[in-house]
Amino acid sequence: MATVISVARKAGVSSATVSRVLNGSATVSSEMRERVMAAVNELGFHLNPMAQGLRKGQTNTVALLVGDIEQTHFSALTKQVQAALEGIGLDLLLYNLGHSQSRLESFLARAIAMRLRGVVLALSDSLSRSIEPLLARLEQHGVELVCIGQNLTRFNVPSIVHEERVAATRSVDYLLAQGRTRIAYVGHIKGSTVGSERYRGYRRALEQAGLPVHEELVWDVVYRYAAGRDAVIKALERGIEFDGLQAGSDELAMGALAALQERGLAIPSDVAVVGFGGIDMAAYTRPPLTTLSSHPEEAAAHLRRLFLDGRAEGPAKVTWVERSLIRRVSA
Amino acid sequence: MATVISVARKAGVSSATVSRVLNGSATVSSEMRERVMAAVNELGFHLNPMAQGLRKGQTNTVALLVGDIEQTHFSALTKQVQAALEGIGLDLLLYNLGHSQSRLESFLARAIAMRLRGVVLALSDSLSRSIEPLLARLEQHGVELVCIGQNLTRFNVPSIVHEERVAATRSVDYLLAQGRTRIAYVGHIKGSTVGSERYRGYRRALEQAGLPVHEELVWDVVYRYAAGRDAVIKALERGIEFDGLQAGSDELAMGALAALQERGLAIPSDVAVVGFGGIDMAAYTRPPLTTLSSHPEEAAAHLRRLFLDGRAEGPAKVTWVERSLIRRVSA
DNA sequence: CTGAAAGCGCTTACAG
DNA sequence: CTGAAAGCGCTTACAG
Repeated sequence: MATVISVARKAGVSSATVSRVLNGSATVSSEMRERVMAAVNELGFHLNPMAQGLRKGQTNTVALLVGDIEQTHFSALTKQVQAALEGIGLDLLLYNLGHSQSRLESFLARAIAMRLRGVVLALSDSLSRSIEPLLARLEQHGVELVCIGQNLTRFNVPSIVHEERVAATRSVDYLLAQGRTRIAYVGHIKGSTVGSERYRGYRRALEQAGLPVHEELVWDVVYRYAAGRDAVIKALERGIEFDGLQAGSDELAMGALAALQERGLAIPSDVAVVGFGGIDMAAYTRPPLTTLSSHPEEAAAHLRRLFLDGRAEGPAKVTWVERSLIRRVSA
Repeated sequence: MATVISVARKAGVSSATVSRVLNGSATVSSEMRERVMAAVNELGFHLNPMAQGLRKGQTNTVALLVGDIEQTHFSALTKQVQAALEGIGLDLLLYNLGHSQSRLESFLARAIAMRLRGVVLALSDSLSRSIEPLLARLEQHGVELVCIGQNLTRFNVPSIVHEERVAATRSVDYLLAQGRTRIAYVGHIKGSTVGSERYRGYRRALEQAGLPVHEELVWDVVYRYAAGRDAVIKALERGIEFDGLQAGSDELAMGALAALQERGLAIPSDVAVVGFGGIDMAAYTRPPLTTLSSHPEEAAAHLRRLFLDGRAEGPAKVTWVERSLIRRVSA
């Protein structure tokens, strides 16, 4: 295996010079540089990242701790994060947490010894106070922490989140602009930070339009396909009428869609439905679902900037991903 | 930051002894072991994997090169692979290749210097001969190579693949057992190794049942939702009759389903449809799609065994994942 | 069974 | 601008 020493020998220079050339140090004469590069190319040489990391006290590796990579939302995010980090020379270590706080903690405990460049949290679960000291230790040891998808600034972790409320307001505005007047909301409201933000956005749109919020049109349910179906069926059976439906997730929207169609209602002429999340699956319903896109590319771009600029000074900041597109997904 | 030296000092032993205890060497007295473990726990000590790797000449890291993590198939596989490797103490480095052969090559060139424990390829693209020398170099340098999803033994890479043909035969048998006699096949046949295997399985089932293969019932198309729709619409317009449909992918099956329903056919009474892949999305059609499960857990279990047993002697072997469940996906 | 010492492959003050 | 040398934190022959 080639080493800096073997490259140095071939180029007739010292290993220090090889290192300087390969690390782009300015203080190398062009003649040295050329000789070194010739040797590097001839040998197909690559620096050993472990030796480098040991010496520098830091790796070029970032760990991504993800809730469940099988969920579309997370796999899309993972893809963008990997690409963004690769673009600035960072490798990505992937851990699928599966909603286990103990696995999270045991990983964080190891992370310091691993001399990671950073740790990115992309979790849907709410975190207990008990990880605070672990996060603080990582911070102290120079591991850059970032959270995507929830605001963790209370743990002093810079966070990148969507402006859920603004997005929901715009989406309901879009339904209102179509002349819909009785717009229902189905989503997980109590017990979910993200969910209650979305619900507040819905309320705000109605209020701004001078419309009342009808309690019978607000259905607080869990984020599941079946819950969307059930909520709609129950409402129809109770004779509740509505001409628009804002769902807090695409799964809920798809369940609702199925229920409406089963009952012979036409989409979107009888009821217009908008989902939340922008999942591909939405393209496969008949008709294709309208949904709010999430923006993994933008989140990844923010992340890239955080790692480029190095550790932010002062207290952790929240970066909001603002743009929220309403789009008709089609296959 | 704690080191083996600091642990050794606290325990009143040499760093060699600390290392032996932490690596589970047998030749340590229980008294030494206890003293060391006490110090380790007190300090919350973890070995530095970079120093370890540099010294041992090998990391505990495996790279997974994946075609496109956003595809359900790959994200499910990634999840299982990560869990299986974590179970045997290996970390997972993730690279999303996005079907770029040049990115594959540049990664492989780096991989040797990284002293990776192994590289797992999970790609749908067919690979050109030009990577053969790169793969051979990795092999020589002790990087364990494994391919999941296609047979790469021609490049001397141990491979884990599904028995596509057997799966397709069983699936068509299942349709035949329901009394279906005119079973169509829609899939990507020419130009896809996996696809042509599936098609052959379909033919075999018909032949074994003493039924002819009608050419007008075989539709060679690309793997896209729209292609499934179009194939069915065209067949119906030409007056072609069929009571069963085996699709080469779930996307195709879902497109076909949509087309059949648009034309007023009842599923499954008029036409029974079976997909291929077992994607979750299948649960969201009305009615839920019947599909063949793929088995990422089994592939991951095979992978685990390969890394546990160390490099296989002799020429690369193919491991077949045989079991193929036909299941009704439901939400 | 245990320890002293060498060395894995780099980078970076330090000296010139 | 360049080189000699120390040292990052481990593991492992080697000696006892």
